[in-house]
Parts: sequence; structure tokens; C-alpha cells
Amino acid sequence: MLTERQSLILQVIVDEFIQTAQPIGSRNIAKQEHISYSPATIRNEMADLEEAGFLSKTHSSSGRIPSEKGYRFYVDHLMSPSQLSKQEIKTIKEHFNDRMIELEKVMRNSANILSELTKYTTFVLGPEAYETKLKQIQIVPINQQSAIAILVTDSGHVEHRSFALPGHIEQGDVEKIVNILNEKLTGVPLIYLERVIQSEVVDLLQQYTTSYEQSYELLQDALFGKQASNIYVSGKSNILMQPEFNDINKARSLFNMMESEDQIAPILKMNQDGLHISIGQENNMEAMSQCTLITATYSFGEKQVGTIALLGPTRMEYSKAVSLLDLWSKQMSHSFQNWYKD
Amino acid sequence: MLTERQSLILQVIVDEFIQTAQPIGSRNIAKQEHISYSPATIRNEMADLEEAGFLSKTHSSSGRIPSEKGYRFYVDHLMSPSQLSKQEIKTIKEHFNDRMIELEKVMRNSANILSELTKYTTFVLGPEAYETKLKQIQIVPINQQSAIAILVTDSGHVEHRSFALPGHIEQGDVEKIVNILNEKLTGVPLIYLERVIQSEVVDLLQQYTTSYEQSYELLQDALFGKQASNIYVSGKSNILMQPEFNDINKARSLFNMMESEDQIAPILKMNQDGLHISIGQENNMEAMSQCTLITATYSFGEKQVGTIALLGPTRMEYSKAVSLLDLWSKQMSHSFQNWYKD
DNA sequence: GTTAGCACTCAACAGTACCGAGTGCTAATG
DNA sequence: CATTAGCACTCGGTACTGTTGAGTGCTAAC
Repeated sequence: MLTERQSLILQVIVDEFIQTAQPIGSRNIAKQEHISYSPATIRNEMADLEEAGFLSKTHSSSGRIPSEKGYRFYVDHLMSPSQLSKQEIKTIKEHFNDRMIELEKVMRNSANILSELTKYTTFVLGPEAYETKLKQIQIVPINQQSAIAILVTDSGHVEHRSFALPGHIEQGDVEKIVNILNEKLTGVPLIYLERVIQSEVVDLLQQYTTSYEQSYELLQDALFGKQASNIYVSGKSNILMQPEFNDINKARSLFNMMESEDQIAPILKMNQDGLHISIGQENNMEAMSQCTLITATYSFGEKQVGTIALLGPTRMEYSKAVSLLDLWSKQMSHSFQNWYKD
Repeated sequence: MLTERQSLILQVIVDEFIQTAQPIGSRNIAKQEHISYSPATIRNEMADLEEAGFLSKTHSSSGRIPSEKGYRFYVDHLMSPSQLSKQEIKTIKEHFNDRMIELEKVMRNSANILSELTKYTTFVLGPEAYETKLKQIQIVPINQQSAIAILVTDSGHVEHRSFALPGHIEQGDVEKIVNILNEKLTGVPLIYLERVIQSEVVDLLQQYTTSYEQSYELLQDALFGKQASNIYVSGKSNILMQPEFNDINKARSLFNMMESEDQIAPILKMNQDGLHISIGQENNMEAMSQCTLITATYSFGEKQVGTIALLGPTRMEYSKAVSLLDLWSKQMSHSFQNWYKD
């Protein structure tokens, strides 16, 4: 599709533009060591590349900047993986050297570290609860009318939910319910909870508690109230540092998008297997039309279920971002294995 | 200090400037209905006000804008409380009509609602644990080497912390510890926890557990690990909507400040009793030199301990902000009373 | 004490000229 | 025939100029 020389020139332009955010002229390209053509030759090639849609100009006599198609080609064919600095590698490895106990902390820290290292905004979508199993249930009455249900999973996740106690439920019944639940539900994967409750717990409740209706109601409220979100975001304001968002209005619309979980969640939940780069309009979102989103799934046990994503300008340091995500997800999977050995 | 007429003019200028963010000229002031002086008179008064430091100009022939001293005088002497709209009152009251169970949720929602209503950034510093008492302690082992400690307080607050299990502690000991803790510590105010443990629990541990050293270590890790922060922030990006932050660099430095809890916390924790307005440089922080921070303490039981704050430009809708905070804190105290009745 | 009138100031805007970086095209070159 | 030197051209950026209009400060009259 592209000649050797065109690829080379495209690569130089993208690499250079990523660094400087300035249109690249033919003279500057010719100056590079590994380029042995005159500016005129390069200009001819650049004209061809522009005609083919890989480059564009900001005005008729400006240098060239990569188009989205140009970035796409760069990402698919030209990009060379960057060597991470020792510092970067160290930071990530240290993060995973700490004993991982609570999954949430790992997620939150991951988001912080990656946004720190990349200077882009980082999203981490925690693993869905497919495989995690219930470890323990606790119900703590707070006063006459309300109580808190606490669920602990074998991934160290603690979820708690407050709910109103049904009128006139008896204290003894609450205890019985908790006992029944722990007996029947410990070790059950969270997604089967409801099913197991229907098949095994309901009968017992009817049998052993004096206020069955209320107990069942309690259970519903306590276990199936709306689940807390498991998206961690870090470095939102990094995006302000990028010169493409010197225009405050672009920054505003992007912030609006980032603040609304409804808009973020579906993008992350697409769960495209492995590493996926989505450039500019490929994102199908107005606010992100100048941004690139790199998503990577990570595996947790057997099924892959979590997603981590970096959001930056289309002029993103692709190779560094990819290398970092790569190292991160390898470490992550590795740590999970150790974790599950226990 | 200021004549009646000067006060009137200052008030009009501040009110007007808060709405428009544009310097106010003498002609525009004279046009207002309740002003019966000619522009020339007003100009003279404005010159005096400027000399006294209440006003300033953006350039030698511009209209006047309030100085920080001007805002200060306005806030202290001229501001009339604004009538909140029915919608605003309704929103706040509905928020408090919902059964309050978890304090955290109340805090988080409060931050969201106030930032929504004011379009400023809202900080809520949750109440310190002075009065809250321990309701229950639970320790859930996750695997051989780690466990999660869960504390529930009578304010519905759930705190959990993961910690490494000391090597070779016996499962039976963990249960014994939990039993001892619950027996001795239930109802103890959190701030006395450590003291009570020293005086009443340590001995028992020595007596009843076979691995005392480890048990004590466990206890330390579980209960006195670093506490989660209790600052809730909402509407950070609202600040971008203010024209004074069209300059992206100002926005950047403010964002940097807001993202660092180390910088926010001390300001909120000053806990100045009641409502306190701190304008521009009064904040003693470079990044906030163009901002006003309104803080209000709210009472929780006997001692006042929580703080809520609004951060906006110095050109803030003071009267609306104050009225909203006022209504909010009244509702908050009122709800707490009901809460404690139980 | 108040106000009309006027000279003055300055930001904002439009117009002009110029510079320099960069292009596209053409014709010369190896 | 691919490559390159040369040159005319384009256009953003900057500096300078003049104009307009909103607004002030001052003075003199009411």
C-alpha cells in the first residue's frame, strides 16, 4: 500500500508530531540523520501521502500533521515498542510487589500509577463478579429501623449496603437469617446468589423464622440493592496539560463526558479482547473526537473480565502507552495467579 | 465608614459584576431604577470608592470592578439574603427526607446536590469520629495470609481494612479475639478505642489466646491502619465554566490544588465555627487567590465537627451560596436530631 | 452638592505591510 | 526516470496604524 520510503516519512512525521504538537515541514524531516532525501523529494512524497489521506495540513502552506488514518497506519504498521525506563518498570513492579489483599485497592492504585506515568487519564474497570465467591455475610442492625448488610468476597472485596428493616421483624429472626445465609451461601459465586437463595434459602426461611415475609423482604433489600460502581478514574486533569485542550471549550466537553459514568461505562464494558486502540472519530463520541482511547483487558482467573484504559489526545505517545499497559497487564495476571494459589 | 450613597453604589456594582463579570460603568449604574444620580455624581463616588480601596479598574478608562476589600465589605454589610427558588428548597428537603442510614451516603449526596445547585465546587468534610461508637467488629480471613477487619459504627459507617495475618496465628485465636473485642468494645467511642484496648483487652488476650504476640499485632494492624479519608468533593469541573478560568493556566493550577487532598484537608479542617467566607488572598494560597471559599460547620450531636465548603470565583453569588448552605446545615442538624432519637 | 460638557484614555477591531516557514511546480541533473 | 535545485506562491504570525466606543476625570455652570 505504501512504499518503504512513504512509510518512513509517515513514521517520522508521526513520531515528531507526537513530541512537538507542531506541523512538520519537509526541511525538518530531511535534517534527520536516517533520512537521505532532499526536502523536495520529501515534499513530493508528502503530497502523495496527503492525497492518500494519511496526512493533512493546517493551512495551505503549513507543514503536515498526521490524519486519523495516518495514526491508524502508524499504530498498525509502523509503531515500534518503546523501551520503558528503569524508573517506570520499577514503579509498576513495586506496585505489584506489595501484598495484594483488597482488589479495590489494587484497582485504585493501578489507576493512579498509570495516570502518573503516562500523564493521560486512566480508567480501570474492576473485574465483574463472575468468579468471585461469597465469603461471609453480616447484618448489623444500627437502630430500630435500619441495618447494614455487609458482604465479603474471596477477592477481598467488601460491599455494604444500608437498608430499612421491615416493620416488626424480630431480632432473633435477623440472627437466624444471617446464620442460614452464611451456611448456604458461603462459597457461592456472586452471580448465582439469587438462584441459590430461591432454591435453597427461601424454604428454610419459611420454616425457621416467625416473620417470613419480612425476612425475605430484608434479604432482597440487603443483597440486591443497586451495586456500587467499580470504575476507578485517575488523572482527569492531566488532559488539561495537553496543548490540544488549550481551547477551554474542548476541555469542558471532555470533562463533562468524563464526569458522567453513564457515558464512560459502556465504552469500557465493550471488553474488546486484548489491546485495542480507538483513534479520534473511531470512538463515535463527539467529545472524544480528538482523543485516542487505548483499552486493554486483563484476566482474572479463567475468564477475562476487567478493562483498563488510557485516554489522551490523538497525538498520544502510542508506543509508550502500549508498552506500559502491556507490562501492567502482565504483572496483573501474574499477581492474580499467585493470589489464587493461596 | 462609607456614606449611604457609596454603599448603595458599591452594592450595585458588586451585584451587577457578579451577574455579568464585566466592569461596570457609571452610565449603567445611573440607568438602574433605584438610582437617582447622574453618571457624573456616580463617577465621583466611584473615584472615592476606588481611592478607599473598594473598587479597581482593569485599565485607566474602564468601568469599575470590586476589589477583594469591596467584596469583603459587601459580604459583611451589604449583602441581602437571597430568596431561594421553590425548586432549590424542594431539592434540598427531598434529599433529607430520604431515610438517612449511612452517613457516608448523606455526605456524598450533599456534595453532589450542592454543587449541582450552586454550580460551584463543593467539599464535604465528614464528621470526625468523636462521638460515634463502635457497633460491631468483624474479622474475615480471606486466605492463609490475609484477612479483612470490618468496623461498623452507630452512625452506619462501615470501615474495612485489609491486613496481613501474622504468621502462624491460629484460626481459633482469631475467633477468640473477635469475641473479646465485641464484648469489650461495643459502644465504646472510637477515639477511646485504643485506650480501652490497652486497659481491658490486652490482659484478656494474654489470658485466652495461645499466640498472644500475634494477636496483638493483628489488632494493631486491623484497627489502627491508616484511616480512609472522609472528604467528598463534587463538581470540580464546574470551575471550568466560570469565565475567570478561561485562561487555561489558572484552571490548571486550581485543578492541581483540588486534586491534592493534602492541600484541601487543612483548609477544611480549620473548622471555623459557623459560616465563614474567605475571599481571594485571604485564603493564603496562590492557586486560590482568585477564588472565594465559603465554609460552614454543621453539628452532629453535641459537638460541631463537620465542614461543608463551596469554592467559586471571588465573583461568587454570595447571597445564594450563603442561603443554600444555611438551609442545608439547618436540615442537616435537624435530621441528625431525628436520627439520634432512635 | 450636583450635573453637563468636554478632553482624554484605552481595549477592541480592522487594515496594512512584512517576515519566514513551508509548499507546489518546473526544469535541470545523474 | 527518479531525484533535486530553484523559484514563485501561500498563509499564519507579528507589528504598526487608525478608528470607534465605552468610560473616566476634571472643570465650570447650575
